[in-house]
Amino acid sequence: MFSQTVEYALRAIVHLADNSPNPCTTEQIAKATKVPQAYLSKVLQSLRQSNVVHSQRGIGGGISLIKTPDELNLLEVVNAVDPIQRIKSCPLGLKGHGANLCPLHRKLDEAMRVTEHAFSETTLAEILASSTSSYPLCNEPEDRLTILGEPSKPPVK
Amino acid sequence: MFSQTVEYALRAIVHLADNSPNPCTTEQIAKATKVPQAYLSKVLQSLRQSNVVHSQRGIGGGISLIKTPDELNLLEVVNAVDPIQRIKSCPLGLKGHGANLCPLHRKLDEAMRVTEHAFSETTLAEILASSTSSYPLCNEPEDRLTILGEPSKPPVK
DNA sequence: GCAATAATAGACATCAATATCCAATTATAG
DNA sequence: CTATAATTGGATATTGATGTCTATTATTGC
Repeated sequence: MFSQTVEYALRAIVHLADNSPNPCTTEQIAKATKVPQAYLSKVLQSLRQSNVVHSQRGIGGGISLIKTPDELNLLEVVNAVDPIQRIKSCPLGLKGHGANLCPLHRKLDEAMRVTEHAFSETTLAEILASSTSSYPLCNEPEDRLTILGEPSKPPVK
Repeated sequence: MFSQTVEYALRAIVHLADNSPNPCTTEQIAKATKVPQAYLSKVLQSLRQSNVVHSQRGIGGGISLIKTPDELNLLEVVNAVDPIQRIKSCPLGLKGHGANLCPLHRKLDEAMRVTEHAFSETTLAEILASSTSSYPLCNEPEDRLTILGEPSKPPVK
């Protein structure tokens, strides 16, 4: 129901939120989220063009969130890469309908409206704070520390 | 959020439900629903293979619903052509997660669950009976009679 | 049996999503 | 100023969704 691109974008944003406000390199995000790096860079470009993330070139650079995790919701991320297209007028182009949707398209649009609303009400902070036995993107709590600390590759400066 | 194929399948089924229990030819459905006829025939094949519709070749044949409109729900139609894929295990393949989804994927799956439920609770009869100013697939009430009666092409037999 | 009707099957075409690769550009550290 | 780190942009490949075309098969009426 959601595109691969949406899945990738959300994974990347979760990782960024987890490290917020520090930047992460595309390579690091790709590894942590298991997304093809070259494709991820395209997805991140979309997120940058939509002002969801900020990018900084050169040593010590990378991608970082523009908002804080508690100000950023899932809908902003989804709409940046693969917007939820609400049905605004009759898809058959029937003049008699116009903005007045028939029962079928009202049902379809309603499903999208509900999804849109659920996403808009969920912040990244909530995702990170959810108490569950699984931590986002990480296998074990130890993994999380490993990724966060990056012990095998200490941060420059 | 939903594929073109789902849209086409639902349009066709609404038209069939409207004429139920009489059969409709692919050509007639294509015209009434504004779906490319050759592609529609593929979509209808999927619906037949999933036992949503019955097909009959030859003169007087066509496509007809297997269930009555009040026994058929939207989910059966959607799943026949483009199944809603619920997230059953961690998309990253993290062993520590397994069937225990992380907060991100639980949110995504929850959105799909809600959509799935809404569709499973809506029958075709309800779609046809919904009181709204727009009738499904038709421009005006007159159009509906035109399509139903097919005055320009009286039914064989 | 023959002709007309209508679905079926398969091959083929087109387009957008997904994915990869590489050169160019920008920024930083020293 | 130079080497390095990192994003950016463009070209290209691959795949699946969408769409078209033609021949075949099944059914009915004559």
